[in-house]
This record gives sequence, structure tokens and C-alpha cells, in this order.
Amino acid sequence: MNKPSKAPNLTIKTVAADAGVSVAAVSKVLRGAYGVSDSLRENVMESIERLGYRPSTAARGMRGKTYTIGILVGDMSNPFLPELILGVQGVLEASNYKSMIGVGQGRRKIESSLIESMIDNRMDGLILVAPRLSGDFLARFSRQIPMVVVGHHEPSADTFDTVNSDDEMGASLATRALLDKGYKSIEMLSVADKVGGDFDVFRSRETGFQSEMAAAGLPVIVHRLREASGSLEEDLAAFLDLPQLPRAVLCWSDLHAIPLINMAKSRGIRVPEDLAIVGYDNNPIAQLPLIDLASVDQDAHVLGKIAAQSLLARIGGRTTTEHATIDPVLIRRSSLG
Amino acid sequence: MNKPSKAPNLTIKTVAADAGVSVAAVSKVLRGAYGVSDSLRENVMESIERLGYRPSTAARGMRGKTYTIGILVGDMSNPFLPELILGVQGVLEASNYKSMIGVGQGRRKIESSLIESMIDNRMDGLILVAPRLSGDFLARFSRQIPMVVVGHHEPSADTFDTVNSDDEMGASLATRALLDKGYKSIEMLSVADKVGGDFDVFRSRETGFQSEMAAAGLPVIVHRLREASGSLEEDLAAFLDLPQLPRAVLCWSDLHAIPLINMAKSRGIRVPEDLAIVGYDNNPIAQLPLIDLASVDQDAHVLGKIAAQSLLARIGGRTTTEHATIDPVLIRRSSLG
DNA sequence: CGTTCTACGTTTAACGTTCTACGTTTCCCT
DNA sequence: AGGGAAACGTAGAACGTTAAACGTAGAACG
Repeated sequence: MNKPSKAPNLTIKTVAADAGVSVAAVSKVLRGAYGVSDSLRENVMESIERLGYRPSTAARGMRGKTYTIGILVGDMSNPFLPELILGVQGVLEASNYKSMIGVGQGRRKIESSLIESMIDNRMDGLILVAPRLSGDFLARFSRQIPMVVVGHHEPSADTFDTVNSDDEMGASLATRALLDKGYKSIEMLSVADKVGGDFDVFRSRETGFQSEMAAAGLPVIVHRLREASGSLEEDLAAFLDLPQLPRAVLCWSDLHAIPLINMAKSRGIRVPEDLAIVGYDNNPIAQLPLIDLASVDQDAHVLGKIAAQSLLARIGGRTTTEHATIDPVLIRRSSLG
Repeated sequence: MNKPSKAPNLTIKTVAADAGVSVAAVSKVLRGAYGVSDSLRENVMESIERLGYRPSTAARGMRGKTYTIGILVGDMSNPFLPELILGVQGVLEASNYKSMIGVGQGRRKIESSLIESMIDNRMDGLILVAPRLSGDFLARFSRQIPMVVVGHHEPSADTFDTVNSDDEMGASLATRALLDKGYKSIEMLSVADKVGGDFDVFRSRETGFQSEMAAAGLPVIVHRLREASGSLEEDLAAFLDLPQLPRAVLCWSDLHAIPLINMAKSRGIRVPEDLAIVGYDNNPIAQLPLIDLASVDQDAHVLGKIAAQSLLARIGGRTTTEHATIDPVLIRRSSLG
């Protein structure tokens, strides 16, 4: 049997009895609250340690804080996730917070239900990473719980903070690198028209591309992929079949650039001799020798760190809104030329 | 400000008042407990719906169940994860359970602390997917909470259930396919000697390979990669530099097979003409045209479904232990020959 | 030497559920 | 019609923690 019939549930009461003090005293020690002498604290700590006591998050949630924050990731294939989470956890460790990670599978329904779960669990705050949910939804949830959103531009939001890599700059960087190589005919392969609703979250990279091209006095040509699943192959093929294939292409994501480079090479189009390709996100696959795709990299660790600090501040009582931005870097590989 | 000064916290009491019944009646409806008339249920449901009430998981955890189960994944790069989780969630939906997913980052410390968090949150049960933790640890935790482990052979465990794809059969399948092609010189590239402790969790695939080769009267040659990070490249290179390169190779994972196929091709070794390669896990990358790697596929959806059912049964009171096994399938691609 | 602080610790309500008893109805049989 | 069981609903005590309010003793002050 799993549960022995008599589980003498280890509670704050046990600790109090063991240390010979009141329950409230233990609670104070636990929370680092005001009004505990060093000797008391030491005494209680010793008992806690020896008994192996851990406070019940559930019970905590009833009155105070749970010291748990939820991290919701929209899509676990996101290559910078591990590093980002490390960044978050680094900050949390220092302030005895724990985190629980939820994976939204890129589906709005799962995302909402996960967020609701987290609220129901009385978590103290939420970090949403590249959520698919629209700004309206985000705003609605943010009224119920302190929230920071990473990788989802929403500059007008005033009920939650955002942390983003500067997508416009990233695209600029990549475009300028292509221009510096001397290419004149450069086009962009961007994401579907209204992926995830009609907010312009996904347009910053286009803006960066556009402004660089315009500054160079060159025409701005942007192709947009369709959203339907399975259409990616077709759309990429259509692009490669263009009568006037450009000399270079900037892809919105490595998720497009990698299949593209594959398809191009297997059609005998040489990369970068015939077509230079730059992606975005620096997916680990990009560095495989057969792929060797140049890509824009975001410092995920910093992204996570800032998000966590921001959330902690918000939980701590800050009511103003912060929108942070950090600078990406271009990783040069052979596909760039 | 985030929280309006007067949050008239929507509780079960509010609902009871609204529906004109007792608090306990609402609770019964919520839990689908015995002793509620249809009219009562309908009435209460209507109130719940209209008010948008959601029960506090934290409060629930204090007395009863939280209707939340924790899914801990050892490593989010695992390609069959999304489908597995879908399988789990499919089962859970039907019984009004929610799930929270934790990502262990392949680090034992994070794994343990996440499991502890989940226990502290009074979750009703845990599904561990390909955990790095050793059997001892697993057994210890399983005494505190109902638990099912997926993708981690531990046949001697008697305090938690396991669900696994039949790794031995998968390796057999792949080996036999290579034998059927007429190859005689087949070797295996397996995982480090004592990855994650000295249990033989990772040996089943070797066993499958070994028994097929022995049955065919051929020599059994297994290379083991080292565990240290960064050593993969070296080890693969060393393999390809072998004076007597085999005609075909079975890799323990696509995580090895994909870099291998890359390295081989970029050295001018033709796949499959010079070297046939079969991987394991059917990683999405395996199907890229430039890779086109044959691989053993596990039905992740079924894996998840069985795990969830198993856990629910255990939560429901089953005390015996179940070890389930399901059959994998070989996906043939050009790397097979 | 009384009075007021200050620092520490305790008492005691909450918090939002569940669940065990227990009291009413309602229904079904003879 | 009478009796018993089943069905329905209620009251109220948990659950483990926090936090506001409340002592209390010694120190500092006038």
C-alpha cells in the first residue's frame, strides 16, 4: 500500500512542538517576518532541518503567498527555452521562490486552461513565454495575477510587463549583413498574415528588414507564408520556383529557414552561391554541418533574468508597467556567403 | 493598480448564496459526489456558470484532492513529448483532472525540487517522463504520492507503475531490417556506460540488437559514447575514422544518428551506399530531405494514454503495481538502403 | 520611580474547501 | 397505511498556514 494508514503528517504544528514554541513563531521564521530573535530563529531552523519539514504550498495559498510562480511556455520546441528558464530560476533561487512550468503546446485552449490552473493554484505570479494568446486575453488574466510576458510584443499593455529581444534590430542586423556582402536582391520570407489574431506582434522583424532596405534604396519584397499546417512545404516550393529568385533571403524563423535550405539544396540550388539564407532564433539544428545556417541569436538567459526580476518587483507591489528590450546578435555561418 | 482594493473574492459561499443552497451542496456538485438531485445540480451549475466561479485548488488541497496531476519531463528536447502529453491530457479531460507540466532540464537537482514542489502543492499524482533520477529516488518519492514512470525501465519497482515502449523489440526490428537488406557487418552506437547512475535502464536496445545479431550468427559489436558534453562530436568522428567501418550502424538515438549522418555525408561517406544508418525516436528532423533518416518510432500517444489511465487507477486506490509495454514501429527512409 | 517604547512571542481569527454526521423527504413494498 | 430504505440536503468541524491583534517584560526616558 502507498499510504500507510497512519501518516503523522508533518506540519508546522509538529515543528512548533518540537522546537517548543508557538506555531506562529515558526511561521514567522518561515517567512522571514519581523519580530524573531536570532536564538528563536536558530532553534526553529534546527528543528525544521532535523524533521525535514516542508511547508504545504496549498495551505499557504489559503492565506498568504505560495512562493510559487508559474512559467507558461507557448511551445516547447522553442530553442532558447532551456537557457531562458535557467535565467529565471537563477533569480528565483535567491528569493526562495519555486517555479512550475506549463507547456501550452502552441494551442490557445491549453494555454488558457493552464493559466487558469495556475491562478487556481494561487500562484504568486506568472511568466508567459511566447504565448499564442491575444493581448485581450493576456490583459484579462493580468488583472487576476501579476504577470510578465516574454517574446510577445505588446507595447500598449499597461497591466503587465513585457520583455523582448529587439526584433527590429535583429532583422536590421541580418539585413545589413546581407547588404554588406553586396547583395542587391534581398527578399524576406515572413510569417502568416494574421497568425494568432490580428495584432501586429509578428511584424517587428519585417519593419527592421524594410527600413534597412529602404535606407539602401532597394525595393522591399516580403512574402508571407500561410498559416495552415502542411502548407509550409508548398509555400517554400512556390518561393523557390519564382521566375526571379532573389540573391538572398531573410527568414522570419529558423523553422522556415531550415526546411528552405533543405529544399533548396536538394533541388541543386547552391547555398550561398546561388541563394544566401539567414534565419532567426539560432536553432541548434542550424549549426549542423549539412545545414550551417546563419541566424540571429537572442540572449535567452538575460531575457529570463529580466523577466523574473520584473515579476518579483510586480509581486512586491510595483504598479507601473515596464517594457524591456534587449539586443540580439547575428551568428555568421556559411549560408550567409 | 492590479488588485482592486475591494476584491469580493468569488468563493463557493457566493455560489451557494446565489443558488440558494448550502455550501456543502455546491461542493457535492463540484465533486460529482453522491446525493444530489438533477434539479439541484442544474441550479448550482447555472450559478457557477453565470458567476464564472472556479474552485480554489489550494483550498481543495487542504482537505480533499486537488484534481491536479503533475507531469515531469526530464528533458524537453524529447521529440515524442508533445504527442505523449496530448495522450495524457485526453484521458484527464474526461475525468475533470488538470495537469501541470514541469521540465527537469535533464538535471537531477531540478527534477527533485520540481517533484517536491508538486508534492507541496498537494497534487494528486505524478507522471514522470524519462526521468534522470535513479530508481532509489523514484521509490522514495513514490511513497509520498501516487506515481507512474514513462520511458524508464524499472521492472523491479513495486511502489510505482511504469509504461514503456518495448525497446528491445524496437532494436530487434531495426536490426532485422538491416539484416534483411543483406548487410553482414552491422554495429551499434550506444549510449554512455553509466549514464545517470548504474542501473541498466539504457541497455534494452543493446539487448535487442545483440540477440538478432547472435541469431543471425554474426558478431556483436557495440560502441559506447562517452557522457561528457562536447564529446559526442569526437566520438562520432572516431567511429567514422575506424579502419574497418561497418556496412551499417544502429544508433541508440536520433540525437546521435543525426549528427552522425551529417558528419558522414560531409566527409563524403555516402549514406546508405557506403554506410546505412538507422536511428531511434523518429525525431522530426529525421524526415528533412537532407537527412532522411530511418528511425524507430514509439506511439507516444498511446504511451501517454496508458500512463494517465494507470495513474488514475492508482489514485483511485489500486495498490498493485503495473508494468506496461507497447510495441514500436520502424519508419523506413533512404538511410536504411 | 512611574511611564512609554521596543522587541519578542502568543493567541486567535480567518482563508475556501471537503467530508462526516445527521436530519428530512420521498419512494417503494407489503 | 405503516415501515424501512434510499435519496437529498445541511451543519459544522477539520485541513495547515498566515496575519492582525494582543500580551509582556525589560530598557529608555522624563
